[in-house]
Amino acid sequence: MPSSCFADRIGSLLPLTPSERSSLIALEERERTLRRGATLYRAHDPAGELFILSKGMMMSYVLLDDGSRQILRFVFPGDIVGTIAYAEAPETVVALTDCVVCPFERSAFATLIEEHPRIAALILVYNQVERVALTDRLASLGRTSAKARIAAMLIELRNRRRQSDAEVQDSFPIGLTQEELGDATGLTAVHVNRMLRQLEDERLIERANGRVTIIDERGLTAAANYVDRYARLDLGWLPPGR
Amino acid sequence: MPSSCFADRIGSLLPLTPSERSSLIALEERERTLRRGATLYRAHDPAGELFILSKGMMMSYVLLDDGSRQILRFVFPGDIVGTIAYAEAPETVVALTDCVVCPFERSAFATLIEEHPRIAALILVYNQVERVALTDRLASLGRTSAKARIAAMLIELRNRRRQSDAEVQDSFPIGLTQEELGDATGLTAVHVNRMLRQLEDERLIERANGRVTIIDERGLTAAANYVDRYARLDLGWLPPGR
DNA sequence: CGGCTGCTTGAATAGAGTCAATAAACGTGG
DNA sequence: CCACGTTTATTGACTCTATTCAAGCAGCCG
Repeated sequence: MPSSCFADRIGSLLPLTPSERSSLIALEERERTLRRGATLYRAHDPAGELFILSKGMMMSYVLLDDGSRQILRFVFPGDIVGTIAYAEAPETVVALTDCVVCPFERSAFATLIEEHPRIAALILVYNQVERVALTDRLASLGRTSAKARIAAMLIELRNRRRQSDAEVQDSFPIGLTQEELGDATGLTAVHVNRMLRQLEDERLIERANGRVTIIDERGLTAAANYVDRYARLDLGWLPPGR
Repeated sequence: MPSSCFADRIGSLLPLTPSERSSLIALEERERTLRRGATLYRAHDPAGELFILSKGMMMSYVLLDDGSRQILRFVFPGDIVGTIAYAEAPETVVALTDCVVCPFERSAFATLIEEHPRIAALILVYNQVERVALTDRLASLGRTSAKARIAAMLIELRNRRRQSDAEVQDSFPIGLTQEELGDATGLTAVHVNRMLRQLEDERLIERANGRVTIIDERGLTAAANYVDRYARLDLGWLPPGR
């Protein structure tokens, strides 16, 4: 029975028409596996295919002239990555775990938009959700303390993980080095370590062999200035499905 | 002769069909004027209309619990603002100068997507361009010095202004207080002042009665780690126009 | 077992923030 | 057009958060 991560994601919001569903399943016909650490594409590579992540976890980042890295986004199953606007990729995407991605052509994307305007609108909705997540991180980097940034990142990672795996509760494998956490939050690895220790000393989290357990969710949320943006979507305005 | 800021923006990339053009012009039928400082909508307001900015300059921001502000985006003519994904606005939008905006209903947006898939695709392209601009700012806040952030912001403001007004060359009215520059770059107003002075002392810029003049573009760009993202779009994959 | 890579902690440093005081520019009403 | 009050810009002195540098430790994999 063929399935589609992306359809599952969208379908959880809205019943899809059979035609919509089959078009989405068709996008994920092909599969490619990636080893942990493998690069999906690099900044300045010519733009080619788009990808839906179907299994695993990836990240995108940019490198600055001085060699420092800013992690832009963590990618979870059902997310789309790829370059639609530019001739060259603006960022690098690598697998953080072994992954399965489904590549498809931009022309297939064009066809999807033509034939299924409601899906086009849903993609716009998801773009806004992701844009808001980015602006939350911008506010985090621009205006909050190191401790708050780490707390926010932990909550975000837990929430995103839970979306694709309902098993995840308060304990989850962090899956990132402290250096990666630093490159995502604009801190040094050393300072990330100190902040994790501080959150642990304050009994907001516990850590053991690569897993983090949130033991005081309310306290961690308060420390993080966190707002959950995945709640309260409004899809009433969408065009009808075809 | 009716016109459309948004059509002008898109039309500069691609010849539009008469039908596309008239649909876009219809979106901008109504106009609303805003005084400098006026609020278009506030965070947590129920989502209502969308807006195309037709004249002036606006900004969007969020306020954190401690009262600090992060400016997320500066809005220029032809840009769209509004909430399509959420039941409540995630940010506040205010006019930085006297403005004219064209409000339209989300249902009109839905109709546009249905009838003009190529415009839907172009909006997705613009979303990615804006997303990349946001990630560049994320990298700026996360991984560059105060001086680099201010330099990058000056170049960005000049470039965006030039898009809507080809007259703008190296000299432009900054149109923001130093506090606003700070809230956009994650710095304090005091430190913004020092960085502007430093850029001036290094003969990269000049300042006089509210205007900034870039006198060493190459030097400023180097100081900023700046990448121009509005170059090299690739629109070959779009569906045909209707 | 040995060699990585990642984690942990301390001490010294630097970059940005805070506080405070003054000056300049702007707007508004008379 | 001027006077006055308010906002914005400027600068210095001091503080503090996060970085840098350095060293030791732990865990993992061949």
